[in-house]
This record gives sequence, C-alpha cells and structure tokens, in this order.
Amino acid sequence: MVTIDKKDIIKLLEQIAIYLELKGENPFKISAYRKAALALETDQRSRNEIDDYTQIKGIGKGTATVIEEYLTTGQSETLRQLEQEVPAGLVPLLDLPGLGGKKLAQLYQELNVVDLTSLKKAAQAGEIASLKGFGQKSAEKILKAVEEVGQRPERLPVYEVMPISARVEAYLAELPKITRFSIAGSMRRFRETLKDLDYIIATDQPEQVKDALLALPDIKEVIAAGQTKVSVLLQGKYDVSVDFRIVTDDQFATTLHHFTGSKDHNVAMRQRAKAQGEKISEYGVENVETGEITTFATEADFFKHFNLNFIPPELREFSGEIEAFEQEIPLIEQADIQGDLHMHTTWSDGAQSIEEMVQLASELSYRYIAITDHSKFLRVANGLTEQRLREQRKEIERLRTVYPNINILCGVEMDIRPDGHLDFADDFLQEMDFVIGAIHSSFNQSEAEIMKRFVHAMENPYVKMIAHPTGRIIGKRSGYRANVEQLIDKAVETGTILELNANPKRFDLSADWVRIAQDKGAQIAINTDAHNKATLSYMTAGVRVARRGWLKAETVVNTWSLDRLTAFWRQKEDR
DNA sequence: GCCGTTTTCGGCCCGACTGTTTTCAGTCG
Repeated sequence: MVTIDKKDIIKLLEQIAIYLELKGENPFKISAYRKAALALETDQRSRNEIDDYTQIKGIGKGTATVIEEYLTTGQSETLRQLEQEVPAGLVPLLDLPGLGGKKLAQLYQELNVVDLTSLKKAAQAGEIASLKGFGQKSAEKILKAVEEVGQRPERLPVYEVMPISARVEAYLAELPKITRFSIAGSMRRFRETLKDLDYIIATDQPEQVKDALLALPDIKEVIAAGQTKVSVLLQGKYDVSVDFRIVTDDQFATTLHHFTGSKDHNVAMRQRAKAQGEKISEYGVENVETGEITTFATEADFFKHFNLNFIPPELREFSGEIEAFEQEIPLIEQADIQGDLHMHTTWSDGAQSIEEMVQLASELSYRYIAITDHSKFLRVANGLTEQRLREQRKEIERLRTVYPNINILCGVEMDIRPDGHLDFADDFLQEMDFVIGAIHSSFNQSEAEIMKRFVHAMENPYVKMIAHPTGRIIGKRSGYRANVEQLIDKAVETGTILELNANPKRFDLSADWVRIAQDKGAQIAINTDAHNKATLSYMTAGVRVARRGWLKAETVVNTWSLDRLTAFWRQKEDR
C-alpha cells in the first residue's frame, strides 16, 4: 500500500486544475481547485490530523469527495477522465508565453496539436496564423517560443538575478524624471528563485521615463511598451524579463503593494477590503459606495488603513501574515547582527588572510567573529590539522592585541566523516573556542546514515553548531538526505545551534525550515561562510531569508552579546 | 467548485497590454 501524504493531495488538485484549464472549463471552477490546494497547503495539520476536509474553508463537498476517493483507492476518477479527454503532452505547453488553456484547447481541436512536436510542426507549416483569434504575430511568437523551449530554466536562482537587479537599480537612480522607484515582485519578497524582475516608478513625466527605459543597455527584446507598463527582455548569461510600472506619485504605494504580491497575499488583502466595503486596485483603495479613491504616501499608511501594522515584503506569502500583523511583530534586522560565526581564510580554502578578514569585520562594526577554516579530513580544501590549528591560534592571539575592539574566536569547521566519526578527538576540541560540525562527503548516503552522522556530532558537547544542514545548492543539487525535522528536534534537545547559511547559493536552512525551527525553540546563527572579502556582505541576504522565516532577533544567536553566547555554549558542555 | 446574518443563486480580485478585432478575448501578473 502506497502512502499518500498531503503533498500528493495538493499535487492531485493542482493537476486537475491544469487539465480543466486545458479543457477551457469555467475559470472559477479551475480556481476553486487551486484554492482548495492552497487551503490544504496553508493548513498546518498533516494528513492524519484532518478527518473532515469540508471543514477547511475553500474545500466543499465536491473536492472533498475527490480527496476521499484518492485516499481510499490511490486513484482519482476525476483526473483519470480528464487525462482521457486531454492529451498529457499539452500540459507543459501551458508554460509557453502567450499560450493559455483556451488557445491550447483551440490548437488541439482544430489542428490536432497534442505536444511540443506537433505544435512545432503546425507552427512551421504556417497553419496557426489562419485560425480564428490567431494571426501572423501570434504564429511567429509561438514558433519562437517553441524553438527557445528548454533554453532557460523557468525560474532562476536569486543569485543569478541579483547582479542584474543591481544594474537596473543603478540605471534608475540616474534618471532625472523619476520621483521615486522601488523593486517589487518576488525579488522584493526575496524568494529563492525568480521568474522576472519588477520595478515601480513614480513620475509626472511618464513619456520621458518610458523612452529612458527603452534605452536601457542590453535590451534584447521589447515585450510591451504601453502607457503604464514597459516590459523588456535583458540579455545576459540568462535572459531576464524586467517589468516597469509607471505611475503617479500618489499611486506609488498601492501600486508597489500590488506588484510586490504575492498574488495570494493580494487576494486576501482584497477580501479584507471588501469586508469593509472597499476595493483595492493598484491605483488606490476605492469606497464601493461613493466611488471615492484613497491613496497613500507609503505602504505603511496603506496597511494602517486596514488596521494592520506594516507587513514586511518578505512575509507576504499568505502564510498567516495578515492576521498576525494586527499585532506588531518585530523581526530581525541587519542592525541586530553582532558578529559572524563562519568564515574561511588562506589557512584553508579562503582568499583572504585572517588579518584581512578581521579588518573587514571591524569595518562592519561586528563585536566578534569566528575564524572557522576546514579540518584535516577535507584535503581538497587544505583542511587544518591539530598542529596547524594551534599555530593559527598564535596568529589570532597576536591579532587580538592589534584589534582590541573585536573579539576573534579560534574556530574550526570540522568535518563529520562518512562513518560518523568527528575529525578531532574531544581533548583537542576543548582547546577550541568554537567548533562547527559539517558534512562535506558521501552525499549519497541514506537518510539513516546521514542522520547518524548529524546526531553523533550534535551529541558531542564541543560541537556548538551544525553548518549548512542540508547541503543543497539552489538550482544545482538538492543536498544530502537530511531529515530536517529530526535535526531540529535534536538541536533543541542538545542545545546545538543550526546555521542559516547566508550564501545566496545555499540559504540553508531555508526560510520555511528556520520558521519551523524557531517555533520548536531551536537557536539559529546566520553566517556568511565567507571565503573572501566580498562574500562577507552576504549577511544582508541571510538576514532577509531569516525575515522570510519570521525570525526574531532573539532566535538568532549572533545578535547576542559574546558573553551570552559563551554562556549558552557552556550550558551545552555542562549537560 | 465554493460560499453565504444583506444572498441557496450569482457572484467569485483587478486591470493593462497585445493582437485581432471593429468592441473584445486571452493572457499575464
């Protein structure tokens, strides 16, 4: 018997929605299935804790029947029927720009398009342009889309897009006709992966701004150039589409909110507005009765209008933020950070000397840092032996006298070896100020083997933190088979800190996990894992991920004083 | 398909842009 979990149910409902879309079904029916899937996702309970699905708002009798059938038989008659009516090959075609359910249904019915190959054939044969509702331009667009398929991943990791975003922002900052501007969309919410970039621009000279935007360097294609919206494709390692919304200054706050999203957050906000007789659009809040439109100077004022505190963009994912921010919730901020507990130097695989790292950390006004080079097992990274770590301590002691304003900890990022043994014995570990446990080998082990390694490390009184707990690289590899839930429980039990690695390629633990970790009472450290000068500044990105995970400063140990931190460590040793 | 102390029927979030139209549908965010 195959076990079906909540994710499987969510997938089923989404799958049904996709097929209904391709059938050209009533859009509200389609969105009802999507809403049901979302309602399940938002519900904190696991499958076994839910007995009556109709109790969940958004799930009625119909959907509940579909779910029950799926749970008892492992099949869904609804989905099976749809699969018979609609060729499966059409599903991925929904991702092509300009093609939605209705147009695909038409292509299927009139040209017998069933998959990418047949779509390509129809496009190349010039059959599309003569269809009703299509034309020369849409035929060309489809052909182009078909040929470009697979050339770019659908979503790009945020680290690929950050430099492009920085370039666009530098360009906007120089434009004279702009009153103010802001990043919006999923970049402002700081999601791990993005589809495009969005900017909101306030100006009273929209025509000039539009022309200036169309003069951006590296434009590969202009997708839209309307009165309030300019959309371009920027050429780079990956092509990234960038949308600009041009509005007046009084519309800025509501437009910014609207295009920051997320979509689900916006829907929920509009429902809240509706309940008080108002309608939200990007241009303001309309009183339904009088038609009067209210605008706001800032987003904070906008939220205040709905009796809410300012909801940080990072939290606008429809995961409880609207109700929660009826109260004030202080999240961690960059300014709370007192130090960085994970960084490398030329002693192992870093690019900077210890002294350079100390200088840079001083410039960031940190109170303390830990120098944590790799340990001897990691030969490829020039890992340090006991002997070399003792030599490194001498150098650190020398620097302590040169830089009295910052505390420098003698640390090590110690390997947890494949068999679970730690790279150093306890009597050496107790010489160190700070020991990190980390996995850098045998990524393919089973979950049980990986967890055995972690548990053994966490049970050691001298291992104070686990670095990059899942080992993932966003968009590249999924990491080792860590059971994060179990890891968090063990961290709470043993008083071991879990790392939020601020490297944008890692962000490991992820926002979702640190949120759970905080709820369970675990302590988190946000560390850059810097290997050179530039990457010490990853802290800003790490803090934003922490905010996405609703972290308060209190949860994050590197907002604490060094005294409090060492007292916390002592507790673990005294257990 | 879901929902409801204004409704068990008739709404469902809202608007811009494009392309194919001659007043609008489809797509997108």
